[in-house]
Amino acid sequence: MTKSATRIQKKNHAVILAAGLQVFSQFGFRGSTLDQIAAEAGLSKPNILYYFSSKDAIYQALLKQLLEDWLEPIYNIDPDGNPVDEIVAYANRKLAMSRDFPRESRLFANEVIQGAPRIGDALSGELRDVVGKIASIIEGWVRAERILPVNGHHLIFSIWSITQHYADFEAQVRAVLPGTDPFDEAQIHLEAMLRRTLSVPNS
Amino acid sequence: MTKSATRIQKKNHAVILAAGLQVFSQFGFRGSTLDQIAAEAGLSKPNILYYFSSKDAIYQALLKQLLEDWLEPIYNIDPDGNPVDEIVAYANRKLAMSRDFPRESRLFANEVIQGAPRIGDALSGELRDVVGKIASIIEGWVRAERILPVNGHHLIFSIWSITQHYADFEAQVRAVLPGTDPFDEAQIHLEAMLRRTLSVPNS
DNA sequence: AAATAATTTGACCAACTGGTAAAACGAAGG
DNA sequence: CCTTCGTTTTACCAGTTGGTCAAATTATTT
Repeated sequence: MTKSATRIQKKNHAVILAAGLQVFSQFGFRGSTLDQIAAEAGLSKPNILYYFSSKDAIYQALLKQLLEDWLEPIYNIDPDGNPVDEIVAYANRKLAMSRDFPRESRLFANEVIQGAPRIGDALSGELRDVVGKIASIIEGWVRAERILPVNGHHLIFSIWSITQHYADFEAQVRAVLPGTDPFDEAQIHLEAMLRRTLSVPNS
Repeated sequence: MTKSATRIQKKNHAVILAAGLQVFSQFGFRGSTLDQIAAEAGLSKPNILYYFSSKDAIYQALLKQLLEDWLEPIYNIDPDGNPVDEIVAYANRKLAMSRDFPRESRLFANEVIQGAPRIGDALSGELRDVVGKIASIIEGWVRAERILPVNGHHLIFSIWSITQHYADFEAQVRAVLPGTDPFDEAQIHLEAMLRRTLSVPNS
């Protein structure tokens, strides 16, 4: 019997989440204020609390929506495809997400760095399961000698860390490489690194 | 004519910095409070402000001290050594720092993720110079065909991101790999990845 | 247009924030 | 013992924080 949301509700709901993403990704949960989010959203603070019951509720809604989008590219890994190409393609999708959704990446990074106090359950639940499954596929490829020996979990960590680095540490990357868009070079570098790490030499 | 610091001054100075590291690395600058730092240090808040003029001063002192330690291992790269071994050894030193000083890593990560508002100058100054120098060495090795073609800057980014990942995203790593110490496996994985990426096949 | 429901606002609050001032305390030398 | 200097505490402040509430405003229905 839930009433369908009004047009205004839908709009403001989205506006608030967008503002929350902008602010939370920059300052983390404790460093962000409702006033900042309200200003960013162009609404008054009490009006924001009319749509979300608390600051925490906004943050939780963002994290929940985020985790799904975040894990999605991993489902596109095809166990029956060419192993190296599948892994390279996954890395490229992940790198593109860092390019196109850096704030989402930073929101997640802020949360995890601070010990994942509000998302720890999801990490040791859904995330752990998904990673375990992909790691199994990778190590199946290793046993079949279709790629060189590699630790599945740590390979995934490597791909995540490298790709997310360009979003999370954007300030550092830009300071070191001023004036250039790093993503094209990063893609070339990462693909070369993965192919050399994984490809079985045609003996 | 600066009076040499008292024994008590030295001790409390260090105690406050240690407490600041603990708190700032967990909550970032804006998310941390002087009361938290005071509690962690076992001192009263005004007493803390007797040794540091402000919350900001504690943070700045930490960052300054940190950046030196952080860049130090990179100076040990020997341009005349074996290229692959030099890079692997550097990566191992960096990984050991993530294992032994995870809070320092997270403090730095928090600062950079939030746009490096208080350390941006150092990034585009000293950091950029050092990275440029090492990248030149790496690409010199490439030109001499002592390692396979690789982008120096992005190789360094890769090493940084992978090694720091185990400190910064410790909560995620532990959630995915519960009960195990990830660093031994990480070291093996990273070394294999680097050797395959860089070693010239003995044709 | 009147009635009703949804939305927005202004005024407000208690708790907390970084920081201050002055008094009290402590140790060391005279 | 007394003074002096370094240290610590108590009391306090103005500004900010997340959040509440009732009134005012706007949309929607009848």
